[in-house]
Amino acid sequence: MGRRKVEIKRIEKKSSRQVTFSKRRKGLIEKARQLSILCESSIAVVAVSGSGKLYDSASGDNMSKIIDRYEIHHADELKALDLAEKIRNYLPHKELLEIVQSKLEESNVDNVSVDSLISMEEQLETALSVIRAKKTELMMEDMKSLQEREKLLIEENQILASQVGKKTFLVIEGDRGMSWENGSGNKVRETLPLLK
Amino acid sequence: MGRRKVEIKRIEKKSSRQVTFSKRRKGLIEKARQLSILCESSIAVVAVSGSGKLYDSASGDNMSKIIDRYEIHHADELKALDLAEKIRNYLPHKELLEIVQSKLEESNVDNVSVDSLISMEEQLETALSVIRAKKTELMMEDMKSLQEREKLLIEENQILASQVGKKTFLVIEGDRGMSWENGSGNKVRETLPLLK
DNA sequence: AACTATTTATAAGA
DNA sequence: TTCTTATAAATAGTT
Repeated sequence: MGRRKVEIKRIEKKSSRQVTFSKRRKGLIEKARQLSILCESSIAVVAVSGSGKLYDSASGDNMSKIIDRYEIHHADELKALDLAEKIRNYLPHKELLEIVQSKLEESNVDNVSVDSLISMEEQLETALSVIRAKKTELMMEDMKSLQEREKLLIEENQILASQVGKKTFLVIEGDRGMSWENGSGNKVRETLPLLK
Repeated sequence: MGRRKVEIKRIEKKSSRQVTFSKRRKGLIEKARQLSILCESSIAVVAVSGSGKLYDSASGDNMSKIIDRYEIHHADELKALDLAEKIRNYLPHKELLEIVQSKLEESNVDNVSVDSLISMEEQLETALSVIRAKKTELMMEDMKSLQEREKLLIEENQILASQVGKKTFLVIEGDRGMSWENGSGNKVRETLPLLK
């Protein structure tokens, strides 16, 4: 019902697709409204655009009641996804950020503007930076501790070796392996498990 | 669009009402199907007739997913299933962070002017991730190497000490400092520079 | 966001 | 119900 007949297949041009979605969605919802009035029935329409925006209409009854009716009718088919899965798949960024913020600080926010979203983003960035910095700090501390202990051990080892009066060398191969070579020319290698 | 124009009000004659319900319901569902294909969108239609019969159609996705999407979008309006509240109360931080991460990774924005910025951001994120992963990997390698060398040094130290026939103890204080205590009771502490 | 030539949906009748 | 067909309504392409 237009200047030309259209094939029912995906409209390739994005702008045309958006215009058609808007026009036909409006038409669909109007048809649903008329049907509910003409035939005293309840009609629910839920449309999700390609870009994820949600449009809905409920005529003759409220959406919840119509959906309840559907779910009761299909009770046996309801293999519900778990909560986290639902959130991962469907929850918009905006709502997720609201939740994250309320988790981070126990104060609730009711009106979300772009500014508050920006500040939320900054908070998340900061939190992440803090966590990463902390992780690095702890690893650096561990390394420093290990290096100190190594240096002391080497020093003590040298003292002891001189006391024993026997030549003993620590041979470090690259950064990883190492071997001990004693005066008699015997060489011993070990692979040791990672501590802790 | 028939022989006569009809007013949009309840059709009094029951048989006509039933016929119209059947015809228009079919038309509505066909329109939904076309819309979903033309505009690659998901459309759910649920119709409950005056006599309580249920008819439904889902185009572009399962009914359950479309309804879930509706429910999550209207989570704050729902009394029975206040999803946002459940998330706030019950979802662990760890799981929430995983979801945030998976949200950051997804990118299906169709706004062209922002596209280049988004891809730039993604590239930077990726580069950063690679660098951080590499940093952590290198630190872990260094630590492993240090731990191996420490273990060997301790072993050698014990051997040398027994050869010297003198009691020597390595005293580790917490995770950081350490001191050597020799037979004469002298104690030595050092702060060493960070290697590399 | 309007316009309008056409296509499509459907009301009434069979 | 289903088919037919005159007519109303929706909408594709255009501005």
